[in-house]
Amino acid sequence: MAKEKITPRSDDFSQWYIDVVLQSQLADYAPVRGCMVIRPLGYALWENMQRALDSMFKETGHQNAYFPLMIPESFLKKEAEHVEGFAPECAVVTHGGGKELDEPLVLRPTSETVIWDMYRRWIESHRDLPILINQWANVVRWEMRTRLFLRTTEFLWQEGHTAHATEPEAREETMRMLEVYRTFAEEWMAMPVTPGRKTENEKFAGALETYSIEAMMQDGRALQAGTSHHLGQNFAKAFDVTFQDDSGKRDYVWATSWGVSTRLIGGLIMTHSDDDGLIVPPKLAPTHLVMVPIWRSDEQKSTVLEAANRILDDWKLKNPTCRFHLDDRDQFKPGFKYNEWEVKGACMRAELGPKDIENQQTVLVRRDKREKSDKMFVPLSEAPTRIGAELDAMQHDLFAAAKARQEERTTVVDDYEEFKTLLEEKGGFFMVHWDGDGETEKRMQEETKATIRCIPLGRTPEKGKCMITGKESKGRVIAAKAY
RNA sequence: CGGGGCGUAGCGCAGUUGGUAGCGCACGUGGUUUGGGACCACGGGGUCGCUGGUUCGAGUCCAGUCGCCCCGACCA
Repeated sequence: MAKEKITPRSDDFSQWYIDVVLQSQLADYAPVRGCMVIRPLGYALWENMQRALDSMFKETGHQNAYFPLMIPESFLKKEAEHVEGFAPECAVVTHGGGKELDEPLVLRPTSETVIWDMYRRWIESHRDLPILINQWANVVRWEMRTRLFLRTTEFLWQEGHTAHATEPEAREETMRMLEVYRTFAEEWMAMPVTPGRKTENEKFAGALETYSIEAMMQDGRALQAGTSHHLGQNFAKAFDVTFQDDSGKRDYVWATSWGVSTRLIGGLIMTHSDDDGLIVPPKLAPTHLVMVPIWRSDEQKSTVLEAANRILDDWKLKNPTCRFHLDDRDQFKPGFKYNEWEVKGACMRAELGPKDIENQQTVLVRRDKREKSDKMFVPLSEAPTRIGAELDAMQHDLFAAAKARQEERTTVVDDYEEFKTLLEEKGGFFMVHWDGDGETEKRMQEETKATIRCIPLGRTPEKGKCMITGKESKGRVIAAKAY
């Protein structure tokens, strides 16, 4: 009998989330304020995300580059809204080489400013445009409150920064990348999202317009999972980046920026995982199938391990994209291994013991099926195809389940009092009429703690009255409590 | 920055009215085990967050200080 189980608790969602992260060994608290250590399992997940996103960026014509970590403080001050938005959360380097610096260096909270300082030197003519660059980097934001993956002082992300000759081109790019994020979230992470435009209050500091994809976690709170900004000519003007068009006329360059971060890992956990630990969609899972061999005697051990290796070699040959692992550790019993791999989010488990070898079969178990009786006795000859099929099904099922939860917790509401009640009792997304006034939005936030997550793209126009002020509204927006 | 909580072995914790530190897990060795979190025996491991004070004596009492976690206001 085990005395202490490594199982997340279910009573409190925040505590459950922390337990899943720590116990699955995705990450750990670091001895640095608000920072975390991403452990190998967490990083493997991030690498899989990176790989998928990076190939999507390449397909849309982007290239990777790298810009410096430290930015002269004066750069940030060049764009008024930008400095106002980011100044409070900047970490600043004041000394170097044992001396006080003439000008402090800011640890980048985002890279628009250094990048646009460089773009000024790179852009002369319309022939230099567009510039489509992405960088994988770490950034630092000194937030008051931190939370593993969702908001750490330092985090990893990807930031795209593009320069265009015309406004429509920049707008098109903004929407294209938002769609890339939507595709990635839904098809890879199996996390349903709602793409939409941010309100003036919520938009990026220095942007003309901000778009985001909004996801819903299992506790009914919203998570901003990715953003794409139409920066207009704000940064070009601040950094004096102009080009000559084909008629010889000079104009400021149009810009976009877009990014997703390791926050996605937090979103992934809060979307799919359960009280037994991590659940990861197969397209991103570091381990697809772990084989747990079972033996009693030393004689059985050698027979079973020999068979396990042979069978896995066969499976690898027939499922070359599948990530297999053989857990042949001697010091743990099978039951312990089952639990451990469930906590760590391996998509499937194959049990192989003497009886199975005798019967030329294996026992397959899918991580996302909670029923303990969900054991599949599969003939070895059929196993490779079955594994592939189950992984495909799991990817599909996870999305369907998350989608169902999201729809079940999306409520159309017209009355403010009803909204307040349901917000507390049910949570989730609320489709509400809003008069478009920032003051009304602030009032709602103060009174209910909910914010307008986005104005959904392609919403059906619907005349209505603002839930709070009763003024005219052209359509519904999404309101929710957010992380 | 407000509210709450916690700092004692790698981790999780106990430690009574002050008397010189303990439990579980983990770890090491040996053995028995292995189809849902094994068991037995022996063993290693601590400047009790830090500083000062009270006292014959402080993990325990007092003052200060540092750090961390959770909940809010800000944010990817």
